[in-house]
Amino acid sequence: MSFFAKSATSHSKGDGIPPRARILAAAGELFYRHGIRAVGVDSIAEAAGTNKMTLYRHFSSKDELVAEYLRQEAGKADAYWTRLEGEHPGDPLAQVRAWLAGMAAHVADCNQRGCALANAAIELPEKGHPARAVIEECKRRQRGALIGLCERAALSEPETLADEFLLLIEGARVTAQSVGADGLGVRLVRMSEALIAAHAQAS
Amino acid sequence: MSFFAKSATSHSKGDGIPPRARILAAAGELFYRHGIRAVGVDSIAEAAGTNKMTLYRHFSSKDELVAEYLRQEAGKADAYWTRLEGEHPGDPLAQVRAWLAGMAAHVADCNQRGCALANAAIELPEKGHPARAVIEECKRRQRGALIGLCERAALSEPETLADEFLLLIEGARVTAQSVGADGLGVRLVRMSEALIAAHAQAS
DNA sequence: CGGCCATGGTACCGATCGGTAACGTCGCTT
DNA sequence: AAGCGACGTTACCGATCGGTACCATGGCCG
Repeated sequence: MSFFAKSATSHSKGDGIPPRARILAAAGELFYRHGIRAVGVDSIAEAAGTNKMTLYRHFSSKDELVAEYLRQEAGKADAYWTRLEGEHPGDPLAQVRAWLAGMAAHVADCNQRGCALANAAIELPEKGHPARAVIEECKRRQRGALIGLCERAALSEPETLADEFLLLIEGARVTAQSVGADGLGVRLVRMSEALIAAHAQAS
Repeated sequence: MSFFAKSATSHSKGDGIPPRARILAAAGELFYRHGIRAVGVDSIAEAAGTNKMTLYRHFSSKDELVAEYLRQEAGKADAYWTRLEGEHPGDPLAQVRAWLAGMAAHVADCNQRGCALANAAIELPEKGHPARAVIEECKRRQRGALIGLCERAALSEPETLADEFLLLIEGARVTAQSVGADGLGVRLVRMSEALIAAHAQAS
Protein backbone atom coordinates (compact mmCIF):
# COMPACT_ATOMS: atom_id res chain seq x y z
CA MET A 1 0.00 0.00 0.00
CA SER A 2 1.07 3.54 -0.56
CA PHE A 3 0.11 4.31 3.00
CA PHE A 4 2.93 2.59 4.86
CA ALA A 5 6.61 3.21 4.37
CA LYS A 6 8.42 0.03 3.59
CA SER A 7 10.40 -1.38 6.49
CA ALA A 8 14.17 -1.17 6.34
CA THR A 9 14.42 -4.77 7.51
CA SER A 10 11.80 -6.18 5.21
CA HIS A 11 12.65 -9.33 3.36
CA SER A 12 11.74 -10.12 -0.18
CA LYS A 13 11.09 -13.36 -1.95
CA GLY A 14 14.54 -13.33 -3.49
CA ASP A 15 16.45 -14.32 -0.38
CA GLY A 16 16.46 -17.75 1.20
CA ILE A 17 14.17 -16.91 4.06
CA PRO A 18 11.07 -19.09 3.98
CA PRO A 19 7.75 -17.31 3.53
CA ARG A 20 6.43 -18.04 7.00
CA ALA A 21 9.36 -16.26 8.61
CA ARG A 22 9.06 -13.37 6.18
CA ILE A 23 5.38 -13.00 6.94
CA LEU A 24 6.00 -13.08 10.67
CA ALA A 25 8.77 -10.51 10.40
CA ALA A 26 6.67 -8.19 8.26
CA ALA A 27 3.66 -8.60 10.52
CA GLY A 28 5.78 -7.85 13.56
CA GLU A 29 7.11 -4.67 12.07
CA LEU A 30 3.75 -3.42 10.81
CA PHE A 31 1.75 -4.42 13.89
CA TYR A 32 4.23 -2.74 16.19
CA ARG A 33 4.57 0.44 14.16
CA HIS A 34 0.96 1.11 13.21
CA GLY A 35 -1.10 -0.97 15.59
CA ILE A 36 -2.70 -4.34 15.04
CA ARG A 37 -6.12 -3.22 13.91
CA ALA A 38 -4.64 -0.62 11.59
CA VAL A 39 -2.81 -3.22 9.50
CA GLY A 40 -4.59 -5.42 7.00
CA VAL A 41 -3.45 -8.83 5.86
CA ASP A 42 -2.91 -7.52 2.35
CA SER A 43 -0.34 -5.04 3.60
CA ILE A 44 1.44 -7.77 5.55
CA ALA A 45 1.59 -10.11 2.60
CA GLU A 46 2.88 -7.36 0.36
CA ALA A 47 5.53 -6.28 2.87
CA ALA A 48 6.61 -9.90 3.19
CA GLY A 49 7.09 -10.18 -0.56
CA THR A 50 4.34 -12.73 -0.91
CA ASN A 51 0.56 -12.79 -1.15
CA LYS A 52 -2.47 -13.34 0.99
CA MET A 53 -2.94 -16.92 -0.11
CA THR A 54 0.45 -18.02 1.15
CA LEU A 55 -0.18 -16.13 4.35
CA TYR A 56 -3.35 -18.10 4.97
CA ARG A 57 -1.54 -21.35 4.25
CA HIS A 58 0.66 -20.69 7.28
CA PHE A 59 -1.78 -18.91 9.60
CA SER A 60 -5.36 -19.96 9.90
CA SER A 61 -6.60 -16.43 10.53
CA LYS A 62 -5.41 -12.93 11.23
CA ASP A 63 -6.08 -13.45 14.92
CA GLU A 64 -3.82 -16.48 14.90
CA LEU A 65 -1.13 -14.46 13.15
CA VAL A 66 -1.50 -11.82 15.83
CA ALA A 67 -1.11 -14.45 18.53
CA GLU A 68 2.00 -15.80 16.83
CA TYR A 69 3.38 -12.28 16.56
CA LEU A 70 2.94 -11.83 20.28
CA ARG A 71 4.51 -15.22 21.02
CA GLN A 72 7.48 -14.10 18.97
CA GLU A 73 7.64 -10.89 20.98
CA ALA A 74 7.43 -12.84 24.23
CA GLY A 75 10.30 -14.98 23.04
CA LYS A 76 12.43 -11.89 22.48
CA ALA A 77 11.75 -10.84 26.06
CA ASP A 78 12.81 -14.25 27.34
CA ALA A 79 15.97 -14.07 25.26
CA TYR A 80 16.75 -10.76 26.88
CA TRP A 81 16.68 -12.40 30.31
CA THR A 82 19.08 -15.13 29.33
CA ARG A 83 21.39 -12.57 27.75
CA LEU A 84 21.47 -10.64 31.00
CA GLU A 85 22.32 -13.84 32.82
CA GLY A 86 25.24 -14.37 30.49
CA GLU A 87 26.52 -10.82 30.78
CA HIS A 88 26.53 -10.75 34.58
CA PRO A 89 26.87 -14.37 35.62
CA GLY A 90 26.40 -14.98 39.32
CA ASP A 91 25.65 -11.32 40.01
CA PRO A 92 21.87 -11.01 40.29
CA LEU A 93 21.95 -7.42 41.50
CA ALA A 94 23.96 -6.41 38.45
CA GLN A 95 21.41 -8.23 36.31
CA VAL A 96 18.59 -6.27 37.91
CA ARG A 97 20.44 -3.03 37.28
CA ALA A 98 21.24 -4.00 33.71
CA TRP A 99 17.62 -4.91 33.13
CA LEU A 100 16.53 -1.53 34.43
CA ALA A 101 19.13 0.23 32.32
CA GLY A 102 18.01 -1.63 29.23
CA MET A 103 14.41 -0.71 29.91
CA ALA A 104 15.35 2.93 30.42
CA ALA A 105 17.18 2.93 27.11
CA HIS A 106 14.21 1.30 25.45
CA VAL A 107 11.90 3.96 26.83
CA ALA A 108 14.18 6.77 25.72
CA ASP A 109 14.45 5.34 22.20
CA CYS A 110 11.95 7.29 20.16
CA ASN A 111 11.93 4.57 17.50
CA GLN A 112 10.19 2.32 19.96
CA ARG A 113 6.50 2.35 20.60
CA GLY A 114 6.33 0.70 24.02
CA CYS A 115 5.65 -2.88 24.93
CA ALA A 116 4.09 -4.82 22.07
CA LEU A 117 2.24 -7.04 24.51
CA ALA A 118 0.78 -4.20 26.54
CA ASN A 119 -0.20 -2.32 23.40
CA ALA A 120 -1.96 -5.40 22.10
CA ALA A 121 -3.77 -5.78 25.41
CA ILE A 122 -5.13 -2.27 25.01
CA GLU A 123 -6.01 -2.74 21.39
CA LEU A 124 -7.71 -6.12 21.81
CA PRO A 125 -9.99 -5.97 24.85
CA GLU A 126 -12.18 -8.89 23.77
CA LYS A 127 -11.96 -11.60 26.40
CA GLY A 128 -11.86 -14.54 24.02
CA HIS A 129 -9.17 -13.27 21.69
CA PRO A 130 -6.31 -15.78 21.35
CA ALA A 131 -3.84 -12.97 21.92
CA ARG A 132 -4.95 -12.35 25.48
CA ALA A 133 -3.76 -15.73 26.73
CA VAL A 134 -0.32 -15.07 25.22
CA ILE A 135 -0.15 -11.63 26.80
CA GLU A 136 -1.17 -12.76 30.25
CA GLU A 137 1.14 -15.74 30.28
CA CYS A 138 4.14 -13.71 29.13
CA LYS A 139 3.57 -10.94 31.63
CA ARG A 140 3.30 -13.46 34.44
CA ARG A 141 6.47 -15.21 33.37
CA GLN A 142 8.32 -11.89 33.24
CA ARG A 143 7.10 -11.11 36.72
CA GLY A 144 8.22 -14.50 37.97
CA ALA A 145 11.67 -14.06 36.47
CA LEU A 146 12.05 -10.63 38.00
CA ILE A 147 10.91 -11.86 41.40
CA GLY A 148 13.45 -14.67 41.25
CA LEU A 149 16.17 -12.22 40.34
CA CYS A 150 15.29 -9.93 43.23
CA GLU A 151 15.33 -12.89 45.58
CA ARG A 152 18.75 -14.03 44.44
CA ALA A 153 19.94 -10.43 44.74
CA ALA A 154 18.98 -10.64 48.43
CA LEU A 155 16.57 -7.75 48.12
CA SER A 156 13.81 -7.68 50.70
CA GLU A 157 10.19 -8.30 49.73
CA PRO A 158 11.08 -9.48 46.23
CA GLU A 159 7.47 -9.77 45.08
CA THR A 160 6.57 -6.24 46.07
CA LEU A 161 9.79 -4.89 44.63
CA ALA A 162 9.29 -6.66 41.34
CA ASP A 163 5.77 -5.29 41.04
CA GLU A 164 7.05 -1.83 41.78
CA PHE A 165 9.65 -2.14 39.05
CA LEU A 166 7.08 -3.42 36.59
CA LEU A 167 4.69 -0.60 37.36
CA LEU A 168 7.38 1.97 36.77
CA ILE A 169 8.53 0.43 33.51
CA GLU A 170 5.04 0.01 32.14
CA GLY A 171 4.15 3.54 33.12
CA ALA A 172 7.24 4.94 31.50
CA ARG A 173 6.59 3.07 28.28
CA VAL A 174 3.03 4.27 27.90
CA THR A 175 3.90 7.81 28.99
CA ALA A 176 6.58 7.99 26.34
CA GLN A 177 3.88 7.46 23.72
CA SER A 178 1.52 10.16 24.91
CA VAL A 179 3.77 13.01 25.99
CA GLY A 180 7.18 11.93 24.75
CA ALA A 181 10.26 10.57 26.44
CA ASP A 182 11.96 13.77 27.61
CA GLY A 183 14.11 12.92 30.58
CA LEU A 184 12.00 9.89 31.24
CA GLY A 185 14.91 7.47 31.23
CA VAL A 186 16.84 9.26 33.93
CA ARG A 187 13.77 9.61 36.10
CA LEU A 188 13.23 5.90 35.71
CA VAL A 189 16.70 4.91 36.87
CA ARG A 190 16.50 7.41 39.73
CA MET A 191 13.29 5.90 41.04
CA SER A 192 14.60 2.39 40.51
CA GLU A 193 17.74 3.12 42.49
CA ALA A 194 15.61 4.52 45.29
CA LEU A 195 13.59 1.32 45.29
CA ILE A 196 16.72 -0.83 45.34
CA ALA A 197 18.09 1.19 48.22
CA ALA A 198 14.85 0.86 50.13
CA HIS A 199 14.87 -2.91 49.69
CA ALA A 200 18.58 -3.38 50.30
CA GLN A 201 18.83 -2.28 53.91
CA ALA A 202 16.58 -4.96 55.40
CA SER A 203 18.21 -8.37 55.73
CA MET B 1 -24.99 -4.17 15.55
CA SER B 2 -25.49 -7.54 17.12
CA PHE B 3 -21.87 -7.52 18.15
CA PHE B 4 -21.95 -4.95 20.91
CA ALA B 5 -24.11 -5.07 23.97
CA LYS B 6 -26.15 -1.94 24.31
CA SER B 7 -24.84 0.46 26.91
CA ALA B 8 -26.83 0.88 30.10
CA THR B 9 -26.46 4.64 29.86
CA SER B 10 -27.33 4.94 26.21
CA HIS B 11 -29.84 7.56 25.26
CA SER B 12 -32.58 7.21 22.71
CA LYS B 13 -34.27 9.69 20.48
CA GLY B 14 -37.30 9.84 22.75
CA ASP B 15 -35.71 11.92 25.47
CA GLY B 16 -34.93 15.60 25.23
CA ILE B 17 -31.20 15.19 24.79
CA PRO B 18 -30.06 16.74 21.52
CA PRO B 19 -28.50 14.39 18.98
CA ARG B 20 -25.00 15.80 19.22
CA ALA B 21 -24.81 15.02 22.92
CA ARG B 22 -26.28 11.57 22.37
CA ILE B 23 -23.76 10.82 19.67
CA LEU B 24 -20.90 11.99 21.83
CA ALA B 25 -22.10 9.92 24.77
CA ALA B 26 -22.52 6.82 22.65
CA ALA B 27 -19.16 7.32 20.99
CA GLY B 28 -17.50 7.75 24.37
CA GLU B 29 -18.94 4.54 25.70
CA LEU B 30 -18.14 2.48 22.60
CA PHE B 31 -14.68 3.92 22.01
CA TYR B 32 -13.69 3.33 25.59
CA ARG B 33 -15.09 -0.19 25.83
CA HIS B 34 -14.01 -1.64 22.52
CA GLY B 35 -11.28 0.66 21.27
CA ILE B 36 -11.46 3.45 18.75
CA ARG B 37 -10.55 1.52 15.63
CA ALA B 38 -12.87 -1.31 16.56
CA VAL B 39 -15.97 0.89 16.49
CA GLY B 40 -17.56 2.02 13.25
CA VAL B 41 -19.61 5.14 12.78
CA ASP B 42 -22.67 3.05 12.02
CA SER B 43 -22.51 1.45 15.46
CA ILE B 44 -22.16 4.85 17.10
CA ALA B 45 -25.12 6.32 15.27
CA GLU B 46 -27.24 3.31 16.10
CA ALA B 47 -26.25 3.37 19.77
CA ALA B 48 -27.07 7.08 19.86
CA GLY B 49 -30.56 6.42 18.51
CA THR B 50 -29.88 8.31 15.31
CA ASN B 51 -28.24 7.69 11.97
CA LYS B 52 -24.99 8.29 10.21
CA MET B 53 -26.26 11.33 8.33
CA THR B 54 -27.03 13.26 11.52
CA LEU B 55 -23.67 12.22 12.92
CA TYR B 56 -21.87 13.74 9.96
CA ARG B 57 -23.90 16.94 10.30
CA HIS B 58 -22.29 17.47 13.72
CA PHE B 59 -18.84 16.00 13.17
CA SER B 60 -16.96 16.50 9.96
CA SER B 61 -15.25 13.12 10.14
CA LYS B 62 -14.71 10.17 12.42
CA ASP B 63 -11.30 11.54 13.35
CA GLU B 64 -12.91 14.78 14.46
CA LEU B 65 -15.43 12.83 16.52
CA VAL B 66 -12.56 10.96 18.12
CA ALA B 67 -10.85 14.24 18.96
CA GLU B 68 -14.05 15.58 20.48
CA TYR B 69 -14.43 12.37 22.49
CA LEU B 70 -10.97 12.86 23.89
CA ARG B 71 -11.66 16.52 24.65
CA GLN B 72 -14.70 15.39 26.58
CA GLU B 73 -12.57 12.88 28.47
CA ALA B 74 -9.99 15.56 29.22
CA GLY B 75 -12.78 17.74 30.56
CA LYS B 76 -13.82 14.99 32.95
CA ALA B 77 -10.28 14.83 34.25
CA ASP B 78 -10.24 18.58 34.83
CA ALA B 79 -13.57 18.37 36.63
CA TYR B 80 -12.06 15.77 38.92
CA TRP B 81 -9.36 18.22 39.95
CA THR B 82 -11.81 20.94 40.83
CA ARG B 83 -13.93 18.45 42.76
CA LEU B 84 -10.89 17.50 44.83
CA GLU B 85 -10.25 21.16 45.51
CA GLY B 86 -13.79 21.50 46.79
CA GLU B 87 -13.63 18.40 48.97
CA HIS B 88 -10.40 19.35 50.70
CA PRO B 89 -10.22 23.13 50.49
CA GLY B 90 -6.94 24.61 51.58
CA ASP B 91 -5.40 21.20 52.24
CA PRO B 92 -3.24 20.37 49.23
CA LEU B 93 -1.68 17.31 50.82
CA ALA B 94 -5.13 15.85 51.43
CA GLN B 95 -5.95 16.61 47.80
CA VAL B 96 -2.90 14.71 46.67
CA ARG B 97 -3.85 11.76 48.83
CA ALA B 98 -7.45 11.86 47.64
CA TRP B 99 -6.27 12.00 44.03
CA LEU B 100 -4.07 8.96 44.61
CA ALA B 101 -6.91 7.13 46.34
CA GLY B 102 -9.25 7.91 43.49
CA MET B 103 -6.74 6.64 40.98
CA ALA B 104 -6.20 3.48 42.99
CA ALA B 105 -9.94 2.88 43.06
CA HIS B 106 -10.12 3.51 39.35
CA VAL B 107 -7.39 0.98 38.72
CA ALA B 108 -9.04 -1.62 40.92
CA ASP B 109 -12.40 -1.17 39.19
CA CYS B 110 -12.59 -3.97 36.65
CA ASN B 111 -15.27 -2.09 34.72
CA GLN B 112 -12.66 0.45 33.74
CA ARG B 113 -10.26 0.01 30.88
CA GLY B 114 -7.53 2.46 31.83
CA CYS B 115 -6.96 6.01 30.71
CA ALA B 116 -8.92 6.84 27.59
CA LEU B 117 -6.27 9.31 26.50
CA ALA B 118 -3.38 6.91 26.94
CA ASN B 119 -5.26 4.14 25.19
CA ALA B 120 -5.97 6.44 22.29
CA ALA B 121 -2.31 7.39 22.12
CA ILE B 122 -1.43 3.74 21.72
CA GLU B 123 -4.15 3.08 19.21
CA LEU B 124 -3.47 6.15 17.05
CA PRO B 125 0.28 6.46 16.52
CA GLU B 126 0.01 8.60 13.39
CA LYS B 127 1.71 11.91 14.02
CA GLY B 128 -0.84 14.06 12.26
CA HIS B 129 -3.95 12.66 13.83
CA PRO B 130 -6.09 15.43 15.45
CA ALA B 131 -6.39 13.29 18.57
CA ARG B 132 -2.71 13.50 19.37
CA ALA B 133 -2.76 17.20 20.05
CA VAL B 134 -5.63 16.71 22.49
CA ILE B 135 -3.85 13.90 24.26
CA GLU B 136 -0.58 15.74 24.64
CA GLU B 137 -2.17 18.95 25.83
CA CYS B 138 -4.32 17.18 28.40
CA LYS B 139 -1.47 15.12 29.80
CA ARG B 140 0.66 18.21 30.14
CA ARG B 141 -2.10 20.08 31.90
CA GLN B 142 -2.61 17.19 34.29
CA ARG B 143 1.08 17.18 35.03
CA GLY B 144 1.05 20.92 35.65
CA ALA B 145 -1.87 20.64 38.02
CA LEU B 146 -0.22 17.85 39.96
CA ILE B 147 3.05 19.74 40.18
CA GLY B 148 1.23 22.78 41.53
CA LEU B 149 -0.52 20.65 44.08
CA CYS B 150 2.72 19.08 45.24
CA GLU B 151 4.24 22.54 45.54
CA ARG B 152 1.38 23.84 47.63
CA ALA B 153 1.61 20.70 49.74
CA ALA B 154 5.20 21.74 50.55
CA LEU B 155 6.60 18.53 49.12
CA SER B 156 10.16 18.70 47.95
CA GLU B 157 11.05 18.45 44.27
CA PRO B 158 7.45 18.78 43.13
CA GLU B 159 8.23 18.19 39.46
CA THR B 160 10.07 14.97 40.08
CA LEU B 161 7.46 13.80 42.55
CA ALA B 162 4.61 14.53 40.16
CA ASP B 163 6.34 12.60 37.39
CA GLU B 164 6.88 9.72 39.76
CA PHE B 165 3.19 9.67 40.64
CA LEU B 166 2.18 9.83 37.01
CA LEU B 167 4.49 6.98 36.08
CA LEU B 168 3.03 4.81 38.80
CA ILE B 169 -0.56 5.60 37.90
CA GLU B 170 -0.06 5.08 34.21
CA GLY B 171 1.79 1.83 34.82
CA ALA B 172 -0.93 0.57 37.10
CA ARG B 173 -3.64 1.37 34.61
CA VAL B 174 -2.01 -0.43 31.73
CA THR B 175 -0.95 -3.36 33.88
CA ALA B 176 -4.52 -3.83 35.02
CA GLN B 177 -5.49 -4.44 31.42
CA SER B 178 -2.86 -7.05 30.65
CA VAL B 179 -2.60 -9.13 33.83
CA GLY B 180 -5.54 -7.90 35.87
CA ALA B 181 -5.86 -5.68 38.89
CA ASP B 182 -5.20 -8.13 41.72
CA GLY B 183 -3.90 -6.19 44.68
CA LEU B 184 -2.74 -3.46 42.36
CA GLY B 185 -4.59 -0.72 44.19
CA VAL B 186 -2.97 -1.38 47.54
CA ARG B 187 0.46 -1.63 45.98
CA LEU B 188 -0.17 1.72 44.37
CA VAL B 189 -1.07 3.53 47.59
CA ARG B 190 1.84 1.87 49.37
CA MET B 191 4.33 3.14 46.82
CA SER B 192 2.68 6.55 46.75
CA GLU B 193 2.92 6.88 50.51
CA ALA B 194 6.58 5.95 50.33
CA LEU B 195 7.09 8.68 47.75
CA ILE B 196 5.23 11.23 49.87
CA ALA B 197 7.31 10.30 52.87
CA ALA B 198 10.51 10.62 50.87
CA HIS B 199 9.54 14.07 49.67
CA ALA B 200 8.12 15.29 52.98
CA GLN B 201 11.26 15.26 55.07
CA ALA B 202 13.25 17.81 53.13
CA SER B 203 12.19 21.42 53.65
C1' DC C 1 -50.71 29.82 8.73
C1' DG C 2 -46.32 29.44 6.09
C1' DG C 3 -42.03 28.74 5.77
C1' DC C 4 -37.57 26.74 7.36
C1' DC C 5 -34.21 24.20 9.37
C1' DA C 6 -32.84 20.27 12.11
C1' DT C 7 -33.59 15.64 12.19
C1' DG C 8 -34.62 10.85 10.53
C1' DG C 9 -34.64 7.23 6.86
C1' DT C 10 -32.92 4.96 3.02
C1' DA C 11 -30.17 4.04 -0.46
C1' DC C 12 -25.92 4.43 -2.30
C1' DC C 13 -20.67 5.28 -3.23
C1' DG C 14 -15.77 3.42 -3.76
C1' DA C 15 -12.50 1.29 -0.87
C1' DT C 16 -10.98 -2.00 2.11
C1' DC C 17 -11.72 -5.66 5.33
C1' DG C 18 -10.76 -10.95 6.35
C1' DG C 19 -10.88 -15.04 3.83
C1' DT C 20 -11.22 -18.45 -0.31
C1' DA C 21 -11.22 -20.93 -5.07
C1' DA C 22 -8.77 -22.23 -8.99
C1' DC C 23 -4.81 -22.54 -11.61
C1' DG C 24 0.17 -22.14 -12.98
C1' DT C 25 4.76 -22.98 -11.91
C1' DC C 26 8.75 -24.14 -9.69
C1' DG C 27 11.94 -27.15 -7.22
C1' DC C 28 12.83 -31.09 -4.77
C1' DT C 29 12.67 -35.99 -4.19
C1' DT C 30 12.47 -40.71 -5.55
C1' DA D 1 11.40 -38.45 -15.87
C1' DA D 2 7.43 -38.47 -12.92
C1' DG D 3 5.16 -36.76 -9.36
C1' DC D 4 4.22 -34.04 -5.50
C1' DG D 5 3.92 -30.36 -2.51
C1' DA D 6 5.00 -25.50 -1.61
C1' DC D 7 4.59 -21.16 -3.52
C1' DG D 8 2.85 -17.28 -6.53
C1' DT D 9 -0.94 -15.01 -9.16
C1' DT D 10 -5.43 -13.57 -10.10
C1' DA D 11 -9.89 -13.17 -9.32
C1' DC D 12 -13.47 -13.34 -6.42
C1' DC D 13 -16.67 -13.48 -2.09
C1' DG D 14 -19.82 -11.07 1.39
C1' DA D 15 -19.27 -7.75 4.89
C1' DT D 16 -18.00 -3.54 6.60
C1' DC D 17 -15.46 0.69 6.35
C1' DG D 18 -15.91 6.14 6.23
C1' DG D 19 -18.70 9.30 3.86
C1' DT D 20 -22.63 11.31 0.89
C1' DA D 21 -27.15 12.35 -1.93
C1' DC D 22 -31.84 12.72 -1.63
C1' DC D 23 -36.19 13.12 0.31
C1' DA D 24 -39.77 13.01 4.05
C1' DT D 25 -41.18 14.66 8.36
C1' DG D 26 -41.86 17.53 12.15
C1' DG D 27 -41.28 21.17 15.40
C1' DC D 28 -40.32 25.94 16.04
C1' DC D 29 -40.67 30.80 14.84
C1' DG D 30 -42.16 34.53 12.11
